[in-house]
Amino acid sequence: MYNLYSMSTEANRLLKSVKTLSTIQTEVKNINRIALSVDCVIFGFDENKLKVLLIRSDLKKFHDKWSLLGDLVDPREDLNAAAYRILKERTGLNDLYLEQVSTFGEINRHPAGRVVTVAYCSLINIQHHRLKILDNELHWHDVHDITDLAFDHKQIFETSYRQLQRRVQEHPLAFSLLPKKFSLRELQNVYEAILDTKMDRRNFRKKFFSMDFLIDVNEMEQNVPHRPGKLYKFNYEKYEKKKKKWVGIDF
Amino acid sequence: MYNLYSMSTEANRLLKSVKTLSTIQTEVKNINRIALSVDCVIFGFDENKLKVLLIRSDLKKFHDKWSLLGDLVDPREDLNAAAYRILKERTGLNDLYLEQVSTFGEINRHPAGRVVTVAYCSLINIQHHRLKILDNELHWHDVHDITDLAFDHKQIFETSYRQLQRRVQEHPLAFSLLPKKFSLRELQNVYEAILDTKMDRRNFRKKFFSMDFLIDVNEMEQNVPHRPGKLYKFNYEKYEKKKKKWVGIDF
DNA sequence: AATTTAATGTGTAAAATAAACACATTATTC
DNA sequence: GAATAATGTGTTTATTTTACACATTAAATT
Repeated sequence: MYNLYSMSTEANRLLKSVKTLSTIQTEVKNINRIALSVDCVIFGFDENKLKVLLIRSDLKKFHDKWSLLGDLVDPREDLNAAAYRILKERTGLNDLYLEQVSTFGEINRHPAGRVVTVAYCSLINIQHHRLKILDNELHWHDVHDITDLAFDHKQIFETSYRQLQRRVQEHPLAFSLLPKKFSLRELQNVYEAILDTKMDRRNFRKKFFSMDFLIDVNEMEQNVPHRPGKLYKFNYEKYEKKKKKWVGIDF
Repeated sequence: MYNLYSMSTEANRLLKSVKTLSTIQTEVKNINRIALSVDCVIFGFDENKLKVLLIRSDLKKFHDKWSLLGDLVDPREDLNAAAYRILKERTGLNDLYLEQVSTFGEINRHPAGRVVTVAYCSLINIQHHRLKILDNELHWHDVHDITDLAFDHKQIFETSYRQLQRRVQEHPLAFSLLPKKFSLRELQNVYEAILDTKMDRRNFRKKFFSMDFLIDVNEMEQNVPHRPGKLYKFNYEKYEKKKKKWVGIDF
């Protein structure tokens, strides 16, 4: 296949001409198959910090390193379905939304052979979800403390984190981390944790009120050790209608 | 594998415990392999129109439909390398930059069996590149005239087109479509074609001059059938230094 | 050669958005 | 009851975006 480079254009063209379905089926079945995996980058928000869920590598060789939640895709399942299955098998989590990030396919990225992996990511409130698989193999790591992960998982993590920071500015992801009724301080904490920055409280309020997606529920925070703030809920219906109008939170 | 769902958490955990490298090697080699392909979405700019390069499907069953430039990935090559190889084999193009878009892995997306495909895209000036494989199997289609493509290629095309429109607003892709020295009208034509919109000439100029990446070369257009415009070149060095300062072209 | 044509080149005003910044208010804690 | 530490509010300035009109230049036409 590689030698086609040196063949004449004409010969090349002929070789590339119409194939029957069965020709391709043969190629697909016998020749060019590759192991495909999914790696899930699950971001968690807890105590105003952004964390990422890692598992001790299940590969003996890397057992002292942390890795993303991954496994091989079964040829009989959709790629997206595989991501949800793998996440559930590894963590018990089954009620979250996974989004594809990117695919990593360097030839030597995995020691067990050729494995191309598709990264997926998600963002949850750690307190709202239970890890049904509880052991010390799973751990939430602060996103600032990610040093060396197994395989190329550091690179996958970084790509995913950048994508998360971008997406949180373009979509109302933040509200899924909060209770239905939340204070503006809580909302700001979410943005500050994910974007890893501090924002001006007054301008933050102004921005969100001007978007006009917050509903004042006429309630106050309870049991907070300071003056309680007003509670709001996010108007999903209004957002759905005006979706196009969402502007990035460019703090 | 699917039945693990119903197994006890404990049993599940044990099954998922540390594996030796050879265990995984067996899985990788024998069980779960899938055909992986690359599909290239090559956008071309010509006569102030945005086009996309399609090839008549090489699958007999779809021979009356157009398709993206794709082929199977060889297990012995990097995924990115496969994209460049496939593009070259199909078109002769070898001097362009490919960027990964997304991966499509629905189980029945390909009639020949399970094929997961990774989409790549690029953007070139059609006049600056020669298709070395010249036959009527390859054709530049106006991006507005894409109706039904083979397989799920319409979906792949649309995802790629959206990504292109986003990227052209965040990176100086446009200049690779122009000669080294270009007029502001030519630059505006590029943005209007890719973003499929009309812009105000005066505000467009203001925006680009304020970015301060254009160098006045003190020359004028030649052989244009109207008042010639001044020529500029893009200051790549300055851009590289101030990369962070590039602001989206939010017309 | 004069006129017409179809572009380029320039500037200003208004509107919208973002950034910086200070003080009164409220509930808790001591 | 005083101190504390948060919330709630508004103004000013700067920046960015949008809308919009007229003079200028060279080619094309007469």
